[in-house]
Amino acid sequence: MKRITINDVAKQAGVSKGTVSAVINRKNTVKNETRNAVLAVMKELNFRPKGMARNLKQMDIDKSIGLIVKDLSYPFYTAVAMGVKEYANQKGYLVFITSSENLHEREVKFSQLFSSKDIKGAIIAPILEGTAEIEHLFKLKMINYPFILLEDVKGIQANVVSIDNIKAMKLAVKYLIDSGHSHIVHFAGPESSSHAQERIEGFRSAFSECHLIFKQEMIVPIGSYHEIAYQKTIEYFKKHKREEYPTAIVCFNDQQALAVMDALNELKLRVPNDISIVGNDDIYFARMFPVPLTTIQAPMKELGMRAAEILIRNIESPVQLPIENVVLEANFIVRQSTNILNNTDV
Amino acid sequence: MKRITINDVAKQAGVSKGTVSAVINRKNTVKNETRNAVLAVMKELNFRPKGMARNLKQMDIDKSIGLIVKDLSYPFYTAVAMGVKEYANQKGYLVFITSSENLHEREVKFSQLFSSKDIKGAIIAPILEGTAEIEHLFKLKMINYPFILLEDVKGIQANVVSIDNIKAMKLAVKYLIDSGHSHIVHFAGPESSSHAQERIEGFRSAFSECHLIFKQEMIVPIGSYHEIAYQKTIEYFKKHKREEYPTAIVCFNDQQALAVMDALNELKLRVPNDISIVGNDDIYFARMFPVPLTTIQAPMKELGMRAAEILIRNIESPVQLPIENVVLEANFIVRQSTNILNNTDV
DNA sequence: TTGAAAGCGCTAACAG
DNA sequence: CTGTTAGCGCTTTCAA
Repeated sequence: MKRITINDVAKQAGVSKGTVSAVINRKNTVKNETRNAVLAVMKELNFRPKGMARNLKQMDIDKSIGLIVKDLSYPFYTAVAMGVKEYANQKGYLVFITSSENLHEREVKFSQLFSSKDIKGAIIAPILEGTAEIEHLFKLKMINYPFILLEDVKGIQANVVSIDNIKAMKLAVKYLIDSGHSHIVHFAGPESSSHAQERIEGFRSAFSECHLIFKQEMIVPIGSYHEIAYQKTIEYFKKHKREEYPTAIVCFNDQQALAVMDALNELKLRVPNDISIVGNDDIYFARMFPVPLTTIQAPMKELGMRAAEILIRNIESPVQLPIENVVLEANFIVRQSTNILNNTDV
Repeated sequence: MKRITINDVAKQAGVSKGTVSAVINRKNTVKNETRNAVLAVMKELNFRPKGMARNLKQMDIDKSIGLIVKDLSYPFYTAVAMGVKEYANQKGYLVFITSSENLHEREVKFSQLFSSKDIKGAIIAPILEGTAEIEHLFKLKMINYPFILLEDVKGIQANVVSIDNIKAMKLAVKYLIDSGHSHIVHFAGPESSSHAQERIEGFRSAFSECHLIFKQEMIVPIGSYHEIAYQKTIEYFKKHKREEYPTAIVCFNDQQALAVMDALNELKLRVPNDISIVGNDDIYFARMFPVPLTTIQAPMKELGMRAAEILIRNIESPVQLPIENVVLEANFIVRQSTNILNNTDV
């Protein structure tokens, strides 16, 4: 079944397509009678003029950018999106937000759609599953499509704005050690996430700089989805004897931390009295958790703003700009989910 | 400064535009040498092929819909977006999410962009400021662009999927009255929001069905932004004498409720002992507020799904479909922010 | 392996 | 007021 075009309407209405066009564009050069006749045919045929064809003529009218996050329901990305929007809007750009749902295939589709719809550039939180498939990024590069990554992707030279997760984790672990904790574990995020990898690395490297020694079993992968993280936390504690319990858990992110705290509550373990919890990101609601969460504050909004800033600069530049790689630093926020075990070092 | 086109590249590279096109589309019919030469020129000229022109030829390849919410940082809309996405993805549609930031002008721009970028249809949470400007909606109708509204807009016949806010408010007020509250006020939302209007109407009409009488001063407009709502709550209580304090406040939404609770805390008024609080929406974090919030649960996800369902049905229908108007109902969720003052009626 | 030419569906002059 | 015509910037045959 072929698409209805302006020609079909013109023919059916017994006018030329120029006239139909005039009606569509609300020119006041059309006799009322004619207009109504055309309108009637348009409706009858359910004619939907093709936007691409309408805009082929006029030079770029719109200023817009796109954002691809991994999971819109996670407040971290909402905050990043706010930053992107704030900067972009101020520069007169509209932003389209999309979510890949952690599906690489969807990221690919969106990146294609962005360019095919003449959205001027993209900010992408890339999925890195297995051997990073980055062909779509190369395609973008080939057509000089401006884009910024929110995580470093190996194998491609591109603009990256990210957060120094390694350093941030070190900060957290150091704080716990200084507070007298000696049995600390890390509940890690999904393996496919480079954030997760960096946090593991940061956790591990914190040990190389102190008297405690790192063991592989300190890394417990439980993901970040509430249900799963909750279950795995329960399992973890059921599997261990009381005396093996850690005194502190550093979580992959705040969302996971909430699931962990829910599980601990179920297990009748008190936070922070029995176990201290540290989150990651400092989402808006972290301070309102049942026990306000000690966490690592990621500059989410700034992340978005910087990405938008670089992107727009690239979009507006007639020549290729050098690649930029900015790394933002996180802060450590102490609230009530962590306990100080001794006062000797603090 | 004019746009670089494929012709510029062809000329500069000394080939025909057909060849350049083959390079762009990664055909393997191009000699390596030629390809590299073209690629070099593309990069040198910073050539960005126009997506609209590329797609003019091929019939609609993509299936996509757009969503315009008012404020993406408000979890209500995030939840709606999740519903839209879930349904749309399952049907093979990608969704573009945008936020008007409560600016009518931005809603207009997005609606235009959607159609001009051949995004197949839109779900719109309309801004209704002053005399509803709905010309943009008429434009959409004229070109038979499928769209669904998330609030009823007077003056236009369109598909609407909404929540029965009036009924929901009645539920809440009735519950409070039955719990022995007799001095109840409503902290209202922004006047421009039809949600706000409906909630006021629901609040008022609850009184017509009981022994208490409604007074205009029971409606206190404080908006929904945290800072402002917080301030206005403080002001409200400073302006009144202790014995004039309400025993219960029904809030415009959960976000506002949180601000109100923060303010009450600052004022050393305890929830629910001194004052009961009822929210609206039941956002994900409502159960994790310092005092878990009693609230009216809006079927946010379902709202999104139903809207997406109707939209896609309209998109895919070759003929005009009759207009639909679906109204979803809310549930009342009792948590710990409300107090029962007597037990006579409950 | 490349170039030439014919559109894609619409808009925008310009005649009439 | 309406029809005709020439593109918009690309892709896609089809010859060469």
